Amino acid sequence: MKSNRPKYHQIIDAAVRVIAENGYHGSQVSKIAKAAGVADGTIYLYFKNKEDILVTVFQEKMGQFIERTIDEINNRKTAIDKLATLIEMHIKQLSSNHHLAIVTQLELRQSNYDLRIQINQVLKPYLTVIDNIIKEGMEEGGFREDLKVPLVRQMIFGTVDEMVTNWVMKECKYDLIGEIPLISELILNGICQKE
Amino acid sequence: MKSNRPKYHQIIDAAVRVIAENGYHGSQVSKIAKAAGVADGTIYLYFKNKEDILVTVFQEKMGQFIERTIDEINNRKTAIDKLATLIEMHIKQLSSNHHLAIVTQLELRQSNYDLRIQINQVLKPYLTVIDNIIKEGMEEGGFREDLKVPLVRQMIFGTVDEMVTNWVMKECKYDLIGEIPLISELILNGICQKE
Amino acid sequence: MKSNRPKYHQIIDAAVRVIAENGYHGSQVSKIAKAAGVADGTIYLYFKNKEDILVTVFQEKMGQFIERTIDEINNRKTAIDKLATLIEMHIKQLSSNHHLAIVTQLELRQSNYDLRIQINQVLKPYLTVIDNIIKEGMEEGGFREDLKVPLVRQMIFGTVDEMVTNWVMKECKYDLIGEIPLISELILNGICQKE
Amino acid sequence: MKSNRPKYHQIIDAAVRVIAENGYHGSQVSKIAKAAGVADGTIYLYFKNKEDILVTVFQEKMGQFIERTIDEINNRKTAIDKLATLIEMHIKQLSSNHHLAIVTQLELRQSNYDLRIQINQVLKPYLTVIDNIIKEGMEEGGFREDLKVPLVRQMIFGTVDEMVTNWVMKECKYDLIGEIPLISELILNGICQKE
DNA sequence: AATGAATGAGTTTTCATTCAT
DNA sequence: TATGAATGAAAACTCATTCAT
Repeated sequence: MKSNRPKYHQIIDAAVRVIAENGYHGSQVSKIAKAAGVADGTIYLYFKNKEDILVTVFQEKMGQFIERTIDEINNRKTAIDKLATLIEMHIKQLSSNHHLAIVTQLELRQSNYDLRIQINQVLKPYLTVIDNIIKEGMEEGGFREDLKVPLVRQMIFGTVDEMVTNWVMKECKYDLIGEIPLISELILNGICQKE
Repeated sequence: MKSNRPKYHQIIDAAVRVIAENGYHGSQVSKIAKAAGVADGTIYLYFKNKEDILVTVFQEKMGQFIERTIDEINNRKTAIDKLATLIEMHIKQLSSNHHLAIVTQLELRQSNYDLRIQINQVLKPYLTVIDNIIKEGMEEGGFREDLKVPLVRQMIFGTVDEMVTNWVMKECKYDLIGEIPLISELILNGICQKE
Repeated sequence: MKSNRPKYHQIIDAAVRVIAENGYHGSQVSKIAKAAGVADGTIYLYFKNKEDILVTVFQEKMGQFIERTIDEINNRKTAIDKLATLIEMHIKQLSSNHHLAIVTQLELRQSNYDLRIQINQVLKPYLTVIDNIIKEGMEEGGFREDLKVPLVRQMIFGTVDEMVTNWVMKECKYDLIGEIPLISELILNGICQKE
Repeated sequence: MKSNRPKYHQIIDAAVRVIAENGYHGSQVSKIAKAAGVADGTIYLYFKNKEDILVTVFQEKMGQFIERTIDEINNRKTAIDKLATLIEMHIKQLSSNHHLAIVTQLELRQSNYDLRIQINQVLKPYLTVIDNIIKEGMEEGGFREDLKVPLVRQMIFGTVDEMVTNWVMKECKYDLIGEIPLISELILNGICQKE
């Protein structure tokens, strides 16, 4: 299996670094190969083509991202706690890895339509996690009962995503982690039962 | 002034059409020229380069977009009404022009970093409009007093933008306009004073 | 129409020269472009791709070849005269243009299957000319009446083609034109009525 | 001696199969290795390089081809019989092995100039056999006395070769063996004494 | 102002060959 | 002997931009 061999991860990590530093269009395959310390042709032993590198980068990194988020969420009892945890994890994980944040928020979105479709596939499980929290919250009674799940999910994801993107475009110059409580509160306010 | 000559708008409108139909990477200058009924070289009498066409497309179209939004907002009294109107206008204007929606939500985002920066410049006045509504709402007392303006603005814009993008990626197959009241309510819930 | 513009023929003639001198695989598009005195990209204004250059070279040159042959044949009365003229024209035309002979006898045959099919299409009218002479000869009574046309045509073409190829592979060092009478006689002997 | 080891013939036979099925340019070394059931690197223990495989294929197969032809010819008395036998053997041997026919008539000719030169070396003994039959025939009196040996040999080889090539290009769809008597007669007519 | 033919820089990908195991 | 992962050179083609008319 290819993903067990060390060069596989060498290449993926090099790709994240190179794309973050040079932008999507400035990241020639030869540049990634050099950064990974392999020959140009070696790339093609592990990846079908250049686009495949990008999809795989997203799959691998997003996979870990989602896994860690789920692990953390499972330790929480209420939907409110879970949602707050998801928001916190989302922001913390991207805050702690500037390169990855640049790639996911800016560079990967410059890809063509087909690649975007594939990226959305990878994202789907994450969106499902959000959906489930919303449903749970409505059942528990912590959230309002009249929520339309897809709309709320789009609000949650759209808000957090926009905030991370803004932060990246401002060159990560301010502290995003400190704003997590405010962001959580803002989102939760819109969907929690008013007592 | 260039924008008075007829070919200027011919080219811009052709660009929107061509990009919506062929995607960002399938929109060669020669294709836009052909669609506009002018020679390739003529493009360069009106625009500095290809990027300039794209920025201008966004400026012109977004300019109208913002203008119409402001006009409509000025007829409203309270910040709550104004914000609801902004959300409504945002969705209605993009809902009624699929080509433009495809270009703004999908294709233009595939551009390089520099173009994205310029696009953000164009968006700034719109974001300022949102900021002002928020401030007004806090002063009036309609909104909570402890809001952090940039955060709230990012929530509002992020939510609406995400919803339009989702709609476009689902090929505009469902009715987004019908969801405006729910979206407004969701957003306003998070920021209004609880009585 | 592309074939009226001067660069079209510049490129075709350069291609013949370059291929004859460097061989099929040594003839990069950039080399042909340089020899033609045009930019690499210009090639693609006139030809769909590299293979298209080769097919066109063959079409243009073979077209003239066949035309001249037919013109000359039309001045002869009997099938025997016509066939002798065809053999003479075939050898004379290739003998007088070493570059073209190298390309048709050696280099063009190194092409892939698809190109070979196309080349055969171009050759078809020539083979038909031969077929018609054979039929005429049988009707006139100059040739034996029991000839199988395709077989005889393959003998004629195979013999002449092999002789030109041998001559090219020996680097055109001996006089092929001087052997025309012997070649003609050899071929005619096999197919003429014995008195 | 390399040719005693089993993998040597495995590789050669695999090469014929792979080239016949995939064409000259579709026959990568790795594909031949796989078909032969050996590792890529193993190929280079038996052959200097890719070209060497091809030359060897031709040498081995043509060697057998010529050997069998000579064996058969030795059983004939007159030059006329010998020539008829050679023509018959040539066509029968290629007719009975489509893969080999495809390789010798089509694919191997797509090779570069150097390989073609080497292939001609391999063919030389065969051409000498033809030459000797012609000389014998002239001495015996069966053939005309004024024949120019190289010319006649080129006619014989050119004719038969062209016929086999035509048959292969028509995908071996008609019966070539049935035409052997006609072909022989056609050729012999041109060179035999007229009584 | 308008044209459109010409330019040429720039990049992904393939595949014969090597060599450490 | 045999392996097969790794190498890296090499080339067709696109398309934004120019400039002579």
